[in-house]
Amino acid sequence: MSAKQPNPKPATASEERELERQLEIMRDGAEELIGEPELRVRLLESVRGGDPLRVKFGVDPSAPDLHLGHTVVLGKLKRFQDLGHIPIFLIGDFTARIGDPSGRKKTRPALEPEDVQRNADTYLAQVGTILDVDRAEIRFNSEWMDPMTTSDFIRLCSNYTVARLLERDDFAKRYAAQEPIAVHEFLYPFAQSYDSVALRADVELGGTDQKFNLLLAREIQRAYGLRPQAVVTHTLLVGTDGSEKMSKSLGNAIGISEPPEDIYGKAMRVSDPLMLTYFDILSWGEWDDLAQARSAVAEGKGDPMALKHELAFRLVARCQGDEAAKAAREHFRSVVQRGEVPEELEEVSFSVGSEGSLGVLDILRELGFAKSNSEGRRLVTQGGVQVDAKVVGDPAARLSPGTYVVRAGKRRFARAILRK
RNA sequence: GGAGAGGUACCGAAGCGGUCAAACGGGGCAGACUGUAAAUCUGCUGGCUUAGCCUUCGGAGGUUCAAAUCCUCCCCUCUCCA
Repeated sequence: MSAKQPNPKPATASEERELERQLEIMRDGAEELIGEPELRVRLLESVRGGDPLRVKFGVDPSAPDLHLGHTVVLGKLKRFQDLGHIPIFLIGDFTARIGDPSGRKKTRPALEPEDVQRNADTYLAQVGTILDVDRAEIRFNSEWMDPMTTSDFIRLCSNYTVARLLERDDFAKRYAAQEPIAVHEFLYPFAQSYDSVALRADVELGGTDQKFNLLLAREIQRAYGLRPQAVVTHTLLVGTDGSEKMSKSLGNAIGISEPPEDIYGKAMRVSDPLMLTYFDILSWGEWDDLAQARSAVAEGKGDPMALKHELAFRLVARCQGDEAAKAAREHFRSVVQRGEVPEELEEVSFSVGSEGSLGVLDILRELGFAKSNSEGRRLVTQGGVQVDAKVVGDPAARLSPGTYVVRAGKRRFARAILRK
């Protein structure tokens, strides 16, 4: 395949309309669309009955639980799929073993192959809730990276310079801050770029933190005589803390497989400004009916809580269906807003043993409400523990056989059944 | 290969022979206030059978009545020179 383009016939008016329609959707919610001229040429071919676009989205299977942050780009991939293009869901099993430094302040640990495989399986199961996996191309990059020889790889790396690598934002920052950068981290972008060569990607989607890698892929594709892919970057979703990017390891993520009440509750707990951001990034062009409510809240009018409820509801519904969303909403209203005890509680049975009673600290620990007795003691002393709606102030308190509703903090509940 | 700086609790960072379970900030947890929002305020934040005891300051040894603090070796990181 040559990088040279045949001189295409100009687009007719209807082709032009279709082109614009598709480009509009591709740009929607995106931070940047790079390589639009090439994309137009390629898209026109597709509109005229040629092959659909090959749209790549690569994930690192190091964190197996998908959260809303992942769904931003995944949602875009779905929209490409809806336009009739081919979504390529690339699982970076090879690259995961390298460890992507993107957006990281620290070197990322490499994973064991078994972990990678297990994570990939979990991943795919979750992706299915958003994307029609049966009509998508699912690939693993070990397919072409494993057979690659060292000299192949060195040749690949010869297409770029150290100075330009160091310009990359996260490397530059770490270098300036005198923090370590391991050599293998430099290799990651090359491996990722080669994926685009192997897959003959026409478009690659990613977060803004991926911009460097995505752009490098264009250069590498050219070096291998291919047309450079277009690049569509998306703003990273900020985590529930409102400052760091959403990430499971930072504990600020809303996972799409979490219990519906948790997704709903976490969504309700974000700040109002953050809610608006979530709304914009996660609407995928589907929530136009709420546009008015959204702008009212943005102007300080309107009802922020009502909008937040709506957002929470739709997020749960998107991941887990309407029934789950309804239940989650009811749960939130009753437990959180009215302070009622949840209808369904986790039940844990205990045996009181020879003493005929059990200490609260032991119960808290067993329920997972406290990691240690000291932590439990703190919780109790600070008035954070209730048994049957009564505050337990004494860490030495003991419960005799019976059934109790144990509450820790505002929203952790369990039913403890003490037996002789 | 040479010279210098450094590795402290979840993170950042002070401490540099006893008064150190280790200042301060962030994060986390709990409480108050709320819309379980945010913001704010208060308290807690190694473990245990908790007025006491046990284990922590890169690792292993050593000096000392006493070490995060001093010595030796090792491991790791950064900078400059080659």
